[in-house]
Amino acid sequence: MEVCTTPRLTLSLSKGRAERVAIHLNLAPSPANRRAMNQKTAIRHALSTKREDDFAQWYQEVISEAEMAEESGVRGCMVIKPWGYGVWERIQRLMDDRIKAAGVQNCYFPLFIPLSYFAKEAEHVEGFAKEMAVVTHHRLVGDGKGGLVPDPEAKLEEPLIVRPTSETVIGQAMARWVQSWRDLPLMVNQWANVVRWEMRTRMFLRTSEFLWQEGHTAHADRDDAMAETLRALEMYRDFAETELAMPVIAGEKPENERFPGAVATYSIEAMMQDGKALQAGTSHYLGTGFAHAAGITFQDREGTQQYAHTTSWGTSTRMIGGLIMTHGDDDGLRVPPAVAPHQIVILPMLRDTPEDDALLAYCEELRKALVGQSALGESVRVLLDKRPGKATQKRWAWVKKGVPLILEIGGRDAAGGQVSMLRRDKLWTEAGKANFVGLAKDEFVARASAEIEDIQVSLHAEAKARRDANISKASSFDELAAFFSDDKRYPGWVEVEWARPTGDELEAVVQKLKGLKLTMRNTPLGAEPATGNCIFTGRGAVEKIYVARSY
RNA sequence: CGGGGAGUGGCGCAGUCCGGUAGCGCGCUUGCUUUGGGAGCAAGAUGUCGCAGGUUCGAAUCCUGUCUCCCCGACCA
Repeated sequence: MEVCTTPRLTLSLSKGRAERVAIHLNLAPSPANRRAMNQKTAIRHALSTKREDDFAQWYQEVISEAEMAEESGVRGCMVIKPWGYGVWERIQRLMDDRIKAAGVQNCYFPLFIPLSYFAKEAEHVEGFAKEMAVVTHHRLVGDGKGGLVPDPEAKLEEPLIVRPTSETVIGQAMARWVQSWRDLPLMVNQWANVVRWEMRTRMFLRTSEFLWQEGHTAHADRDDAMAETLRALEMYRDFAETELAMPVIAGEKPENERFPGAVATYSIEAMMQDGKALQAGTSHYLGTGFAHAAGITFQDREGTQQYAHTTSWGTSTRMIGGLIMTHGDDDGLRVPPAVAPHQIVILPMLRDTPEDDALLAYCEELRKALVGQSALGESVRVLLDKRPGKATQKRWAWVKKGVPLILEIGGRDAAGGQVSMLRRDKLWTEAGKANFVGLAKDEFVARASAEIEDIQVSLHAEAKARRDANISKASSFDELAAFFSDDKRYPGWVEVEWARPTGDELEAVVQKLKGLKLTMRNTPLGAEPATGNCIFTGRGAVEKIYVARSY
């Protein structure tokens, strides 16, 4: 058995100067280090950083260790690795089904948008101008020093911007496609990449380039457009809760947080395990502003020319960041079964002997039986991991990736018709050992579906209980300030009532909150009416609003 | 954009002050042993030291220039 060692410690004393003493701690998360670091807790966690010690570092470690994504060498851009992309593909498929079920059709618009298109909606321009990637040339030429530079001869007449969002270019198309009230509503969606040159990036949460879906619709009147805006919001809310097992609050963003050019912006807000809020999806009612800019007009039943009312709504790879910070634990990621590329991984305990054949045959039989089962409305997704290597090594890799169920099958299991099951959400026994449960094979096959569905429900319940426990109320600004000045590890959110001030008065509120590093998240839909006074202005409050630190 | 840090095998780093055979840990390969639960021992392989100039007999190390990335902050549908 392994004898625990102390973390490697290199003491480097400079040769010439006594005052210069440097201590280098090698903190590479080697197994030996992990064992040593985790010794005092009895449980030997799979990650070297715990959530409570350094949440930001923990987040980065999960992404790396779960092989979700890695740095690409290009500022703020990431390579999404197969496991991370597999989660995205699940999200895409499930979301796409919902989008189509609502009567929205998929299409695709170009990556490049002429600058002149963009310039037409003033507020929109102002909102995005500072974070735009611009294409100005179409050819490179040698610089005479072995390098390449844009060819001055090949300068574009009109610069192209790389889309940060597609309202403008889709608006141009809508103007062509909409002539009559009979053409409305027009509802399209695209799955695409977009680029926003953000100053500060974080994997999945805010990358320069990200993947998303953007829905764009045009309607004959405000009521119809608003209904679509709220339908999309509800679609996102239900998706987050059901598929991502991530509890969210759906509501309207305050005026200062609106999408550039929107009349009203709605969001779903999720609470991360460090208490911060994450905006996980947005839906905008755009009024007729974009219709005016692009000329989206139609003749109504009376023959009068009208401007269409448009909406847009989107969710992105940011949801994966939310998934990690909602369900991850000190052993890595836990992927909700609905979006897990594999729901069950079978690990044969191969020994590189002739008996392996019988073991693999047993595992293959088990795999087929499981694929024949149905969970969460689909065929169960099972991987038989036949790669050479020890099952124990592969087990921890899958634990960190967060596959919901792991089955380790040895020769004795095969001979006795048994399986050893490890649930990712119940990883440890009280004694700090891997919590394997032995079952007859047939019994496991029969209850596999129930286990998968139970994990989905359990993850949601756990996240919801944590969120609800971390929402507080404050009836004055001082109370609010006191709540966040208390140096709590999990500050959570605070629900307050306000009078919905606008203009300079709102700006004053925003600045006041900024001093506490706080933001207003949204005013929840369907909430009980306000009963007290606005904590900012002292006037009678009109609604509730959540205040939180945010990503 | 402000502040800090870093570019050296696949990954994490030392070496730079004071120029002189490119090193360590993990991982990887091979062999032996071990193995119903995150193995041990041994032997190996893997480097244009970010890039471009310069100084020098000799540059990872000194000088000049340059590029890039990361972290914190400001900013952020």
